[in-house]
Amino acid sequence: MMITDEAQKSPRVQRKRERARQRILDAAERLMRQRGVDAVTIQDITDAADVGHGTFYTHFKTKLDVLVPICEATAKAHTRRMDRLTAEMEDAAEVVSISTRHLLHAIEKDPLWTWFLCNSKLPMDDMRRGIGGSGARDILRGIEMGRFAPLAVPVGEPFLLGAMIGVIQECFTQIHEDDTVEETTRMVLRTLGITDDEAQEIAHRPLPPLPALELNDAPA
Amino acid sequence: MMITDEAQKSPRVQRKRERARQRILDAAERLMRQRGVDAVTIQDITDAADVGHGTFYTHFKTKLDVLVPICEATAKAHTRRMDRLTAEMEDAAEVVSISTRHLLHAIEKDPLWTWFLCNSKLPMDDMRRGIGGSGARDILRGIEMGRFAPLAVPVGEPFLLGAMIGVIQECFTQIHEDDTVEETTRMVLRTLGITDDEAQEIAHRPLPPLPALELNDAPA
DNA sequence: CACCATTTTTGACTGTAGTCAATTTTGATG
DNA sequence: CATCAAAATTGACTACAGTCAAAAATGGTG
Repeated sequence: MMITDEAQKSPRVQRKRERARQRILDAAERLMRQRGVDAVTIQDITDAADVGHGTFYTHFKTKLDVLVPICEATAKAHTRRMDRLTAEMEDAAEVVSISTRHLLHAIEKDPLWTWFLCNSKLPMDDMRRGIGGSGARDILRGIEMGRFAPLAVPVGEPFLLGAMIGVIQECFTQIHEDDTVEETTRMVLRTLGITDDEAQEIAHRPLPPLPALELNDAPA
Repeated sequence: MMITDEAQKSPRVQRKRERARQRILDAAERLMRQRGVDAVTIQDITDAADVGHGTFYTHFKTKLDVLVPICEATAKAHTRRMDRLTAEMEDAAEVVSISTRHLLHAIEKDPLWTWFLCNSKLPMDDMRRGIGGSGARDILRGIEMGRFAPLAVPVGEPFLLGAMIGVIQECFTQIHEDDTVEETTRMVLRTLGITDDEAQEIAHRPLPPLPALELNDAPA
């Protein structure tokens, strides 16, 4: 079977199907966090989710594909907390700095998230979903305000996304300097057209703590 | 068998082994360029190279691994030509700009090279080998000369490498704006601490043509 | 040359991803 | 409730990556 267009299908079938999908997602996340992604087979997942082997493929194309919604939920929850923290801030450079630093710290603390961003051979669009979406918005606002240098979005977005992933891949999978996150942030700000002196200063300001989780931060 | 330490082993055995390795490399490159990487199996390669299936694994760890030396040779040949072009140039920013632009154009024209940089789940070190090594040198020189802002190498290298790969992955695998290469170069220069106005100007100067291939540019 | 220790090659074997035709479930209709 | 067409589920099947014990090749030594 194909992965069906989840649009208007029928009332109950759809909900039952949705429950099975969720069981697969839960089983996959649990097993992958327990044993590591590579040690988990599709069979393991479908056994744990109590569905047939083939059913997996009616919901997801590949084993990696199942990580997209998992990491997307993680990213969304993180983004909501970040948005609460930066909502009142005026300076786009400060918003980008704080977002970048918290994002990198959060990714570093979550091995599954790190694994996804390092190993995924998925299309860029899935990567984007897996790293959270408010970065682009904050950057665009900064450009409109004249705080950042102009930037061709179709190039700038993959440039910065790729840069972050490069650092995560190289630095977060081995021992690394303590200031990796701040140095990365400094380079992001420079990429946006901030002078090095200012980028350096902004990236090293005290980092306000991430707001506590709220109920609706939970995965969708 | 393990992949043996290619160091001093014995005289003739080693040369014979080397010839087999080369046959595998040649067959792999030919088949992959013909049919695309995914459509080529290890069996195809070993059949074409006239060695046993298991022999492949005494030389290379995986199918992707075989692309490292292939792309490394391509990258090295390109780098030698670039070095000839930029040898006499004074301004580090101009060298980086011209190198970046020619490198991206060369990658875009070579589907196998592009594929490798987009799809490889290989360690960063192999990626570095596959994209050529003079970029880091030119950047360091520019920092020493005070032309570029300072940069933490363990962060800066994966940042810029990842950024390039991000652009290649997103832009070079679909239709894209004509100025993708120049916009990328502009962002690279900004990342190095050049102001946007200057980066913009440098990235859009007329691009001197790549020198012709010379004999010793050929793959090692 | 005959023998042997070491290195290299080899293809049968194993485990897993992904496919697909057959089966089951669903809910709409008479 | 019985029937049916459409949708969803399923696990047997195929093809490939990667392993490894056995076989072959090598070259040193008496």
